[in-house]
Amino acid sequence: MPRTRSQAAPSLPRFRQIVDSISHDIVSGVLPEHAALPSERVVADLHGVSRMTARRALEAIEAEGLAYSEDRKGRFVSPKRVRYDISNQVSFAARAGSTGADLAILLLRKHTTQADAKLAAALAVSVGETLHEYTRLFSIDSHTTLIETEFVVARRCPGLLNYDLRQSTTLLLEKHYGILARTGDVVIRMRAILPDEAALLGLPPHHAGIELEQTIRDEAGVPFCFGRQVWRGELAEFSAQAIVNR
Amino acid sequence: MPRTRSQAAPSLPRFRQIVDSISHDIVSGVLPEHAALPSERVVADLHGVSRMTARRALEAIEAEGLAYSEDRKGRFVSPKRVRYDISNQVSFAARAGSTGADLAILLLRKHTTQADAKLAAALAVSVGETLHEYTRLFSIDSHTTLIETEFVVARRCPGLLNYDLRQSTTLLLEKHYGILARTGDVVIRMRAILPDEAALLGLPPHHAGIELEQTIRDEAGVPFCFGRQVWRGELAEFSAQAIVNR
DNA sequence: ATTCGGTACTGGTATATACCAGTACTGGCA
DNA sequence: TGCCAGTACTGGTATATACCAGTACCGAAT
Repeated sequence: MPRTRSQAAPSLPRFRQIVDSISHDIVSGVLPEHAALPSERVVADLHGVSRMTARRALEAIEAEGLAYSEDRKGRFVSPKRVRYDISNQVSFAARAGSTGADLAILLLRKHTTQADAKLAAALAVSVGETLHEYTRLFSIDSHTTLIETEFVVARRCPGLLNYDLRQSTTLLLEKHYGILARTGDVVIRMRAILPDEAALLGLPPHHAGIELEQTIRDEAGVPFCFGRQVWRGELAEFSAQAIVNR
Repeated sequence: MPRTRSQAAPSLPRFRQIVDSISHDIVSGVLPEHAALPSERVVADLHGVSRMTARRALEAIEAEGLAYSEDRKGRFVSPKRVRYDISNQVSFAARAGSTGADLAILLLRKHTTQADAKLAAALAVSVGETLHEYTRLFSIDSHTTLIETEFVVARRCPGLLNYDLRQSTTLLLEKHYGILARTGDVVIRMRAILPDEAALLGLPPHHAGIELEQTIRDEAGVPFCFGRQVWRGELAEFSAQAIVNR
């Protein structure tokens, strides 16, 4: 009988056992939100495995969304997920202020540009149409959570970029230009966080995240805004109300 | 000439360069859908790195959704994403048949059970209420794509489990019990694929995927079905029509 | 023709080691 | 007081190696 793995542990890999052990501490609350997980070297010593194996375990916990890492600082327990209601997209920034969630918006870039083929199609304008483009970084409870880039048809809101963009632009468009968001087409997909996005979100690259694209239309059904959000996938969930059209 | 990182590549990690190289072959179409990627050992030789480094690169490509792996068979180029319209949830199985997409449904489990607290809340019934439960595996174009478990209030559809469940149960409920799906509450989140789910989906464990939970209500707004789907995240995207209620 | 076993592949797990590059703190010097 | 160097941490990258466990295929024996 070679290599008796014996009775107790029939096969479960070592690193899996470590994952289970630490996961248990997280879900049971022994390790509260944002608490530091033991480091790779500590886990290795504690469980008598090599650092690479400890690392595999910690990476798995990360991949499962139970923890996040900060480069060369450590790994920490993920906070509860934020729920983003895509049926109520408009008021995301607006509502956050009222619900007491600590939302901070950082403006990364703003400029006017011209619609390429994809944007032109989404916004039902000609290629080359002038658009306002701005990219913002959203932090919830002082944790960077998503990057959003929006493209707005400039013709309908001249001077938009002169306003303070660290607020709900939907409200801005309503207040100053009388444009009311009425319907939206939303697409959600899982994809990898690109290196530059990862840097902004404070993540190691090659991690999976959520991409959310939305086209926002006014009361006449005319699209005026196309946005793309990249979320840290473990920090959010998305809810929608579906009405079956038969 | 020893290990010249030289001018061109100032710092970009080796495995990152390999990722870029292979990614390029995928997006440019040199490697078509479902084509086999070079194996870990081949990549290692080709790029003159150790197998572990080659592995890191291939895992990164996988994490980015460009490829999927099959245990001990190899890694393969991911096919185009399937779009799942959550506003049209009902007809998923029904529509697939008509759109020519090759959809296969495998029944994994079926039994009647009792509502726990969470299910009772979702379905607006008492704890202990009898429910029909069944789990099905969906394959699209002969690739396992999602696992779905649904809970249906048994009182409203006695004998449901006796029908062939390898079809749209929404249509089944409509035809035999007169229950019409009218609205649904949907939640989408990214989370890790659990080991047993991974086995069913033919994936290595600890990978991120998409969980979609939905409560389906009839014309009176009464919930009758709660479902949970676990998707291979790189194979799907989810679309919704949002109507802003102000 | 079918079965069975070998073999050459695949990825999965695991060790031990090394160095790099940031972070966070501490203690001393100006 | 304020800066700065040192140090002890953290994770990130990378090598070399070993063995395990499935898969796929081919060829020989039945």
